[in-house]
Amino acid sequence: MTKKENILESAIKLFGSKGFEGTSVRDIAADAVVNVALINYYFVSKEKLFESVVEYRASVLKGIFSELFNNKELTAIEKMDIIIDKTIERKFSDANFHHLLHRELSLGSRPQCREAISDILMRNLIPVKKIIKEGIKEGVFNKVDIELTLTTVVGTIHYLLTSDTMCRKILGKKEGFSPFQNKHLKQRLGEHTKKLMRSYLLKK
Amino acid sequence: MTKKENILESAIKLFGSKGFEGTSVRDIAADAVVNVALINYYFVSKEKLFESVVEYRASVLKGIFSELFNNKELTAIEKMDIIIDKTIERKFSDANFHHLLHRELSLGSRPQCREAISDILMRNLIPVKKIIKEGIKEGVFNKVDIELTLTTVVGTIHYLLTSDTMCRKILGKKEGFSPFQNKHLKQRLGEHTKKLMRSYLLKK
DNA sequence: AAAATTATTAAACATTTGTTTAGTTTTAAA
DNA sequence: TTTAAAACTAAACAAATGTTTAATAATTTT
Repeated sequence: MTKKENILESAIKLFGSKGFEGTSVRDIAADAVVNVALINYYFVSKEKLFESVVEYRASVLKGIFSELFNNKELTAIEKMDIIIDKTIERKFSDANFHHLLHRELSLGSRPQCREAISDILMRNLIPVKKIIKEGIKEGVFNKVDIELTLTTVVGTIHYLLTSDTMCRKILGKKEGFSPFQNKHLKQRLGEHTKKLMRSYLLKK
Repeated sequence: MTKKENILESAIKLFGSKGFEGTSVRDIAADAVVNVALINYYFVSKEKLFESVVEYRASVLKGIFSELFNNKELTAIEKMDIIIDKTIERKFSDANFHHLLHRELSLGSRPQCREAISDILMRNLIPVKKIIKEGIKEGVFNKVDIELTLTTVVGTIHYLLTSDTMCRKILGKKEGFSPFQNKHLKQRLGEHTKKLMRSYLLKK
């Protein structure tokens, strides 16, 4: 890893856990084991570093569902299952970055950054929207509120993983329970969400 | 309103929209039109002010569902309807404060504050949990995953209202659309969530 | 090998930060 | 009306902030 990449990784880690304003460039420099001035040398400013961080990681999140939409061998509900599994997988493996995105989204500052982030998140929601719409058109899905149904899917997954503390309290677990490392929770969340969607989308 | 209350109101407003670290005590003093030193005079420190803010508003959020649980005249699903309506009502009328709570929850800093916040949020979730559990015991609800079902309810509502920008994008609305002022959206969200819960909870 | 470009650094910069001090004004009690 | 407490203030404090400078080291190009 180059020093530039070290800075980006440390920035994700710290912005994710302490927030943008809660993280100083010196914190990042210390974590990445580089000189403070190097951050401005490579990224111009703290704010531009943040944008670079989002861009850097956003490419990984890019279009994992777009190919799914064109797949003709899977039924609509099977596609939903895959979407749910992948969404959960992504949240569990990259929780810090998702916290960062949603926290920034809920802030009134840096509007152009909010715009960029919501675009990134929407890239994954648009194919889901299309899949539900297609399911309805084909007659296999009920005529649900499409936009709010996808909100339910991603909202359920997101809310449970807002924080370790909250997750533990919701589930009634002890201090030692670590949601993000817990495979059983991942499966439980998947089962719930899939069952919920089958019950709501599929005609009886 | 006393100056002390002015400070609290300005603090909620600014902490809510710009975050804890993103708001300076001078910002708050300016907004409340008081001298900066008065904040430390009344609240000792910025951090204690934050705790006071949470405490101050938390009392309003207190136990609106606890009496509902003991109500014998309503069916389980009617109780769910009320919970959904009240949850939506609360989020719409006090979005800023909810942003503040959830943002702080997703941060790694101030663990004792996270603990307090998750306790506040749980106060409203525990009766919901009990209501679902009772519905199952009575045989009118399916044997669902109780904890994750309540996560779905609150997660759906919460996710849609993460930010104006994101909400507009999800719903495919134009720039002028203001989610938090929109009565129609409130009703639409209520209808969706209630239908979803009926479909998932009630036996066919 | 010399020159030129890129990477890296320590130190200093001006602001902004939360907080304190020491004093003044206002209010309430005696 | 004097006294004591509470409310309020301007100014100063040290520490931390993001950023720049000016110099040096390393690498690449010629």
